[in-house]
Amino acid sequence: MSYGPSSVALESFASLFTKILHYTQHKNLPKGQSLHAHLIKTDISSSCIYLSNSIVNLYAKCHCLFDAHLAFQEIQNKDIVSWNCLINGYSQLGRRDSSISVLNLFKQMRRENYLPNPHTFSGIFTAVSTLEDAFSGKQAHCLGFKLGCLSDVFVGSSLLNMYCKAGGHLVDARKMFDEMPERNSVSWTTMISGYATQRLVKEALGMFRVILWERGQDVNEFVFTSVLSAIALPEFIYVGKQIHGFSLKNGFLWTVSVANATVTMYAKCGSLDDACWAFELSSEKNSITWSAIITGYAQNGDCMKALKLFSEMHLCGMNPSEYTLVGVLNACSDFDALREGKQVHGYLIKLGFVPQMYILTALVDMYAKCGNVTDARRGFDYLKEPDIVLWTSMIAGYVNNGDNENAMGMYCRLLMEGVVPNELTMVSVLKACSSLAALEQGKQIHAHIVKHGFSLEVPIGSALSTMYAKSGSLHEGDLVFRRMPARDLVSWNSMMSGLSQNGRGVEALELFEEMLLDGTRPDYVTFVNILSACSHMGLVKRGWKIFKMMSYEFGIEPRLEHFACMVDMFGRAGKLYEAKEFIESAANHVDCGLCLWRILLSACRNYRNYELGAYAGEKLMELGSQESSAYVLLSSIYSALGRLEDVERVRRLMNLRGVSKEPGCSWIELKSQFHVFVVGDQLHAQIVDIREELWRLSKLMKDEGYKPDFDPCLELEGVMDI
DNA sequence: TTAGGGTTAG
Repeated sequence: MSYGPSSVALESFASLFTKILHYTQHKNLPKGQSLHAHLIKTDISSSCIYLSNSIVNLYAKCHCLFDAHLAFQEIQNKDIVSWNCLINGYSQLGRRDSSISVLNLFKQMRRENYLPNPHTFSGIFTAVSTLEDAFSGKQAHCLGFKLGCLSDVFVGSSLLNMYCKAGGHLVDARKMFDEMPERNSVSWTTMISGYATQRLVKEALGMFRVILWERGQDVNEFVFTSVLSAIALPEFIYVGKQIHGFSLKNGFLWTVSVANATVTMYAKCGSLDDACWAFELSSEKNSITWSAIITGYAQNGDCMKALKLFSEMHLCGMNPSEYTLVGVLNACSDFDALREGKQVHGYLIKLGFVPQMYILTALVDMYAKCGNVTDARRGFDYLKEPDIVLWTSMIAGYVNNGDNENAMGMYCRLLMEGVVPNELTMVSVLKACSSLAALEQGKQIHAHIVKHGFSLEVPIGSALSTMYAKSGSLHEGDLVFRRMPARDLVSWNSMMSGLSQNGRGVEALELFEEMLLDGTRPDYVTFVNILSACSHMGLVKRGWKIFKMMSYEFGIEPRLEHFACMVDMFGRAGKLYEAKEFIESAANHVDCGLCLWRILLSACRNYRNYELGAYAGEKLMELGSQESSAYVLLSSIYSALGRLEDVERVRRLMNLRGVSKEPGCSWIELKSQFHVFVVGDQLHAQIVDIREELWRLSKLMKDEGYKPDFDPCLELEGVMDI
């Protein structure tokens, strides 16, 4: 073998190699560059393929793929190592674009008839894992098999990782793992984290136990971090504590990655005290440690604490990573903290973070959840090819801000652009359909759910049965509900609410009993539903019993909604004085007079109890009601009682307080067009035809014996409309 | 005496 110009001594080569290796290992780019310059000047490297490859490797390890590529192209007599240095340089970046480059380089290499070896395949499988491209993965797998490269433990582990990441291939992956001729700690960790991503906790724990008791030599910090992420669920907190103790005893907790995984595990288990404790005790905090605790508080609903920790982090002189900022943005979203959210947005720009997909998703989410849909949309429009998570955030943003039409429009656009919706997309559009009572569109979404193979598990099943129930299709709603493999509290609640709202109170109550037998613990929403069912069915005794049971048996303090249901229940049953007493006793619990007296006032109108109605109305006046209907009703009641001075007084009060009556309005959607009507409407293009039809229908009703209710109070209310 | 795999934060 030639070592180049004879003037260069053999030991000089040795020293050059040592230097390059050292700079590569320590990612010392400036020193590496000057060495490269020296090599070019003396023309040493062109004669030695080892040196040229090492230069490519140096740039690749320093993440300078552009320079690595240039150095690669300069090599006249490339060998497989030259290709591998470049391919692995790209694959180690772990990005989509770089992984695509890996596959292109691989194709080019094959065209130029270079034979891949195990080093090549580990890079290829890693790139395919990043791309989650099962097709290319299988092709490469076949080639690797043909060339006999799969028995290598590096190739085996990267192939295992590829099948784990592709998802849904865990059984194949496990088979592959069991059949591997050689396994080491990396193969074990890959399998454990494969189970972790699929939330197969028991399987992950099983592997952890084996490695712990049978293969102690393979236990390292990677094993701990992956098993900790696998068990990060509230029901496994005791296992988490054992592993925490074990890692402490064996000295792994002092590794920053294990400490971080421990903080995250406790936070995801919902045990913030333990997370905080692990955070405080961690000897070496990096931005991941801070992100873990900040995100933990944000996800557990203590957004104030999350924001406070962020400023503490700042005071400690620790620079946030983009992940920290995403965690803080999430805290702002749930805390409705638009001002702080905007500050973080500014921070992201200031620190020069490239607006990647997940950062934009967090921003869109924050703006939408803080009610600023316009800015959320600007964030969405920033990227040319938003991923499904970003689409879903935007759609959910519209739904949560009540703009269901735009949500549906976005969903149609998504389908037209060929994007495949995910579970959460379907849940959001189903919510939009529920709010619009758009049964036809809801059925189409149901068809998409079947087409895309989503199961009826929570949350899709729940959203679907709610959509049917709220659109009045209780039979279909019930069918979906019964076919769900498991129901959570929300699914029970929504089905109950559907039944209750559609006049099927008895069935709602039966469902409540069934839910208790099923072992599901009711929440305050459950009680709103069943109290409302009692109210509509006139079941006063039952309602009272349930209202008391709520706090005695379930420890749920009554809220405004529950008090309102009770007053409505008494009111509908004509028990007006009981309602009055109830309101007066409830006044000790919550400040809800405005709402409760208003309900009683309507009930008094319905039962023509004008004296009590006047009493309730005066209470509303005292409380400074801003609802026009309260003033209108009270003045009508005074009219009916002949107390004209009071009529005048109430009207004056209404003017004085600037309360104005909004005209009644209704709308209907026909053939994708909305027809809106307001009181005394003359503007609709077909108003003449509409009036004729109304007249025909009124006549038909009268002919069939319908007698309109001439309540003086109702009549006067009509007079006030003009 | 050049090249490869796995973990934690979203």
